[in-house]
Amino acid sequence: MPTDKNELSERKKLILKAIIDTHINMGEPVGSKYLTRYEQLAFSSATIRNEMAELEEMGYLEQPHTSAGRIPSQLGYRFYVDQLMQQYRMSAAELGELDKLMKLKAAEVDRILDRATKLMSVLTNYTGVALKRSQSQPTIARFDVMYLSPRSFILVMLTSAGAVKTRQLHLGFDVSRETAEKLAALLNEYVAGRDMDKITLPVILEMQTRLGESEQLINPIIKAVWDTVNEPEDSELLFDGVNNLLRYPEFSNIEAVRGVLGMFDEKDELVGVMNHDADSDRTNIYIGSESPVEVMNNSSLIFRTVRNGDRIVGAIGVIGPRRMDYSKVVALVDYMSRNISKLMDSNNLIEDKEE
Amino acid sequence: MPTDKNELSERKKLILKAIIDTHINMGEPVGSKYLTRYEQLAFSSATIRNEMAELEEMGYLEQPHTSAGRIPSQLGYRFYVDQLMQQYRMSAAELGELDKLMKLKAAEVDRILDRATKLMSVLTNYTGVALKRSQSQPTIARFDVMYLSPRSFILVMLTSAGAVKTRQLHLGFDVSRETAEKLAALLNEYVAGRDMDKITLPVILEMQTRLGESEQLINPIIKAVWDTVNEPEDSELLFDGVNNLLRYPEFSNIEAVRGVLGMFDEKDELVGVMNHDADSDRTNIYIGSESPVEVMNNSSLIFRTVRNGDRIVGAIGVIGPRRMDYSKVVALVDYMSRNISKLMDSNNLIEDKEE
DNA sequence: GATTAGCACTTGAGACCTTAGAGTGCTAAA
DNA sequence: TTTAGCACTCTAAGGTCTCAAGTGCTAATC
Repeated sequence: MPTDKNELSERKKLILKAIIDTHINMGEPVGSKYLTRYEQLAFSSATIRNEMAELEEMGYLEQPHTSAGRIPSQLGYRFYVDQLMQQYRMSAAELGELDKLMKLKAAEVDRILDRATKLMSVLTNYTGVALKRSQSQPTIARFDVMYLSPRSFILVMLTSAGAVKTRQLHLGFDVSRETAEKLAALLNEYVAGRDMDKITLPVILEMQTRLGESEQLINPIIKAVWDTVNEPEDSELLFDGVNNLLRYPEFSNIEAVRGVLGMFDEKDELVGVMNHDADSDRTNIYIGSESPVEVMNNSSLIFRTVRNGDRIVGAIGVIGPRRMDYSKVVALVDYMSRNISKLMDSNNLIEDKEE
Repeated sequence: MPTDKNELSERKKLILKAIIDTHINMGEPVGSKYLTRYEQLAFSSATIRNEMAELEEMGYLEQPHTSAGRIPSQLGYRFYVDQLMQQYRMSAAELGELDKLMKLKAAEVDRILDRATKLMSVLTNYTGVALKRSQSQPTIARFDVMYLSPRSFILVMLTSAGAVKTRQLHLGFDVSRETAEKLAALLNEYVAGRDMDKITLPVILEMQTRLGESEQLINPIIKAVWDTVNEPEDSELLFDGVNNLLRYPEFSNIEAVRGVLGMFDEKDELVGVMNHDADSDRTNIYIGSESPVEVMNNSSLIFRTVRNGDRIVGAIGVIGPRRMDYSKVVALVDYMSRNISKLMDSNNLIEDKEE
């Protein structure tokens, strides 16, 4: 618990940053003597020791035991992330890989996120994670009916979000091809582009009247449309590189492993967090127990929304140990989420490309 | 390495079965003295000891070290599974849960498999796993065109497998609504129900002729259909209850955990195995290193195909430690895969039910 | 001939101790 | 204010001992 805000002297900041940088690299507690090797810290180990003691008192550092060095506390990491860490410069190799991904022609969110997740885990050596968010509550922009037989047809719906949804319908009575076409026309006239709660009984009755003979058709159809629009929003969570995590010493005891792996069984919680924070258009960083997903108290989560125009189609991020390379991960997540969003935007505009 | 086939005396079988049953329950090496408590083994520990020594020589048992009891070898488990284990009788509670699942109206493979995977992990306390297999190489049974604007429309395709696929097309030239309709009619006449390799140049030329003015439309369309039919078969793998596994003592050291968890990073391999064996309509049991997925050498995999009519739509199964309760798991996997298949069959026949 | 009691032997797990090394906090000098 | 120096603390790693479990073998017994 820090006594005052921002009371850190420049020297303290320097030392704190050096400790965290070192710990992120080495994974072990950092001692005063080790720090003297940094050019910027041209003090004796004793001086550094005093500063460290104060930093610990302020809550930025912790000591696993008396005779060990210091490790950053959660607060320490938070301060580091907010004020200390430097901008990461991506390597040519990384940029290359990322750009390769961006050249994928497929505009499909699904496939891009799949690949992006894998790439994330490869580039960071942590676990890549992505959320595919299926649009909630879209309206139907356009209807079509695919006539199969007098008693069965497929209702094709283009949602306002640009996805195509279909429902297969089997009837207990015959319907002619003409009626089916008329039905599609009616749906486009009365239902397309409107919120479902605008489709009131009078509207339905009018459609029935205009459809004539097969008026009994309307009810099941409206029901099917309703179901489609109100389909529970089932976000899907993707992982890649889980085994990467297990290579870090902090996951060398079973309890810790059980912890992180808990996320597989708490997918819903994680989805909840990612969905909840998706609306804020910035990079979300959860360090240790900052995450509402209790099971992840030993790890950190960084992610950012992916958009298609205004619409949020998902999120992409990384799960790693608390001492993860925040600077690098933030840079990669930012770059990737931004560019995937851009990619999808530009795909929307393609007018002349299907060679 | 067993010297002779099936040379096991009844008494040896009894002992072997008792050892394996006990080991499956307890997870620890089984000693000769412990076995004397079984009614059926009314011999002295010395006698049993002799038999055990022979069973070990034959390759059915192993001894972790001189002063420990015996554990089943892979061969031992195999023999047990093939000849020794008894039919598992499901409990009322289990049947209840299973039947609840079967009452789901949704005919959607996806959702059923999701739920089934979770249920599997709950009922067995191992990890439930399922494969959703997207149909490979279907032909297109029916086409439809959803006209959006002169330069864009959606091609809707009903595959022979019953799935609806769509492609959004953006053109560099204008097309009239009538042309779009004519296109759909032509596709239904020339392409529907045919293998793509029957769509030769003459056929394409004839379609172009009949389409008249907008003949340039045909090529991109055929390309889109081709892409759809040849879409890489991307099977999806579902997991649930990963943390269940970590509760078993055999996964109390990191190496073992890394092993099982490798399956997350070798999804493709696992998918390969499940896809490969899916064609055989029986319950597949891989014990330890019998599995071609190298990373799973410390665990066992049991799964079985799920069908919709003749078509294989996926598989469902369980991953557990080598000493898993084979009898129970096999019974559950069988029951579940059979009933899901049946459920989907019956859903296919519904003619009059969409409330 | 098959079974069993008895016993010497082997081995891992756990408790306990010791040691080495790292890093600290504090004091006194610079 | 900084630093050298030193006593102190704690862990990790290695070593030793003991206990209990389980074995294999031999000789006696059914």
